[in-house]
Amino acid sequence: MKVLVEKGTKKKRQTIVILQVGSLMNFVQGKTVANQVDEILLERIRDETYSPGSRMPSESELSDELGVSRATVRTALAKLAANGLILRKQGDGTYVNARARDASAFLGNLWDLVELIEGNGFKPSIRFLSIERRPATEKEAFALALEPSEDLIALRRLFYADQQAVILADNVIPSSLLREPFESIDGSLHIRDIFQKYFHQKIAFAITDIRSAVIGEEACTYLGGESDRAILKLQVALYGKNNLPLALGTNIFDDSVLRLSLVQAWS
Amino acid sequence: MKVLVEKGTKKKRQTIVILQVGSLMNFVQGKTVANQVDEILLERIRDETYSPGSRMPSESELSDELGVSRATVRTALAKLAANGLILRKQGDGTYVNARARDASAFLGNLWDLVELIEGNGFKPSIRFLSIERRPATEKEAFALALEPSEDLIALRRLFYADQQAVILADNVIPSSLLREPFESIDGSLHIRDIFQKYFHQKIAFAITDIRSAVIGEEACTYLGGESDRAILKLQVALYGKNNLPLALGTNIFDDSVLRLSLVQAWS
DNA sequence: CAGTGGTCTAGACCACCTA
DNA sequence: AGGTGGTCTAGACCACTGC
Repeated sequence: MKVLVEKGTKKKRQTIVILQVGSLMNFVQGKTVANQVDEILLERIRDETYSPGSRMPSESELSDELGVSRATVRTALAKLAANGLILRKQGDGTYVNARARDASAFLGNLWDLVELIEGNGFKPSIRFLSIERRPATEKEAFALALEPSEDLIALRRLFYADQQAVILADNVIPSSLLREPFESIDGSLHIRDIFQKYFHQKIAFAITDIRSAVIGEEACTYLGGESDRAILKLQVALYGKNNLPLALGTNIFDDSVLRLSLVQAWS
Repeated sequence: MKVLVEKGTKKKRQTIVILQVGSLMNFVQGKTVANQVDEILLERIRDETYSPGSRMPSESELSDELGVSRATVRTALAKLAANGLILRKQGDGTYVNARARDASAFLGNLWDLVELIEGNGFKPSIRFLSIERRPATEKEAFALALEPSEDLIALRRLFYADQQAVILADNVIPSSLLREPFESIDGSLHIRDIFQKYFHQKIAFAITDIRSAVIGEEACTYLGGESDRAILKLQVALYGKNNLPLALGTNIFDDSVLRLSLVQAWS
């Protein structure tokens, strides 16, 4: 019935940018137009096409140049602003935040240890320490909405920043969720991929508790250093789309090496 | 030239809701339509009009009922989803997240101690301990982009959750930003109001470093408890719209009383 | 007063789920 | 097949800023 939006008659298409027309891009790239715009702008900020502290082109200019609607430009800009990378001033303009680099972690990605390590400028790697099946403790059963002493898969892993051990991560997952042979599990994968591959589940949201603690002897054998020093303990609960508890995690985080820093911005 | 959008002919206006027409509401309420929708939905979730775990009305139904466009409904829903209060499933529907209450802090509000205490279900109050002027240390001068040993205003305050002392907060602000008499400063106000009232500045963004530490003797005299226990240290830098550093803060956070928990959700 | 970001509308098409 | 959320467009009006 309805025809696809007519495009291609823009004047100023002055960049290398290639955006697909209409909603076709969902097929071609698997990326939304807004995300493509976001990436383009992010790159321009990083390579200082838009230099730190300077004023960026206006929304209308960007929408003309990139051949997308202003609304689309705005969703991309909103994401950048939420992460503190740009500052927007009504009646004035949009400015590149020169302090963007000061932050290691963006809004609430506390559960994604790989991203956290990357955000600190290190190369992350994961060492798979152990995996076992054991009955759930009472607390675990409650938090995971299981019957008492139902079977769990307990995974222990060590995260490295470059060559240095920085996070000791313990995870427990209900055995009942497993969809592939127990023996096939590769514990050195990203937690998101582990859930995808062996449990056929997607992580929908996470609740992270941040606590301080003394490191203790056991964790110290992995992370080194003084056995009475204070560390951060990130206690994570992961949930699936259907609100099903997927896993619990306890991450011992050595904040003498890694910074945990967050940006918050307001509109 | 153009006429205000015609409204008022909706059929299903079945609720108590009163929304202003067009953009007039900006004058009347100081709230955007999207925020009003957000508040309405939030209230319905809290009072269990939409009960935990149940499916909410579709976007179209809400937009019909409330008399706003679907886009507006979507921005409100997006905010709720980002805070983990609802779960959205394409091709299915929007569900109330029964685990919403498990979180005390929402995305990155780490700098707002009053909100943090409220999020834990306590009544917050602020006790003003001391205020003084002193030259900046080298580190402080650097972080605040000042000349070495320029004058600072140093503020020390103690935050209570109900009757219990939970956070010791030290803040330093460049004296040069002060716009009102030094003597008039009321240190028991919310930090946002202090900036508004005495410095004529608005906080645009914050960068928070989360570290663990041993509490030490001094803080212990305020917060009580064992003097060798681990606590959280939130180091905050506040910036204004023009990217000007406004203040530094060091918040000693007793996590044996207060939880610091964050929700993260994905679309 | 012109230009910028902020908000809202109305309508279109898509991908996905459930039945 | 029908409905739901996900994305995008085009156009309008507002509030604020700086000249």
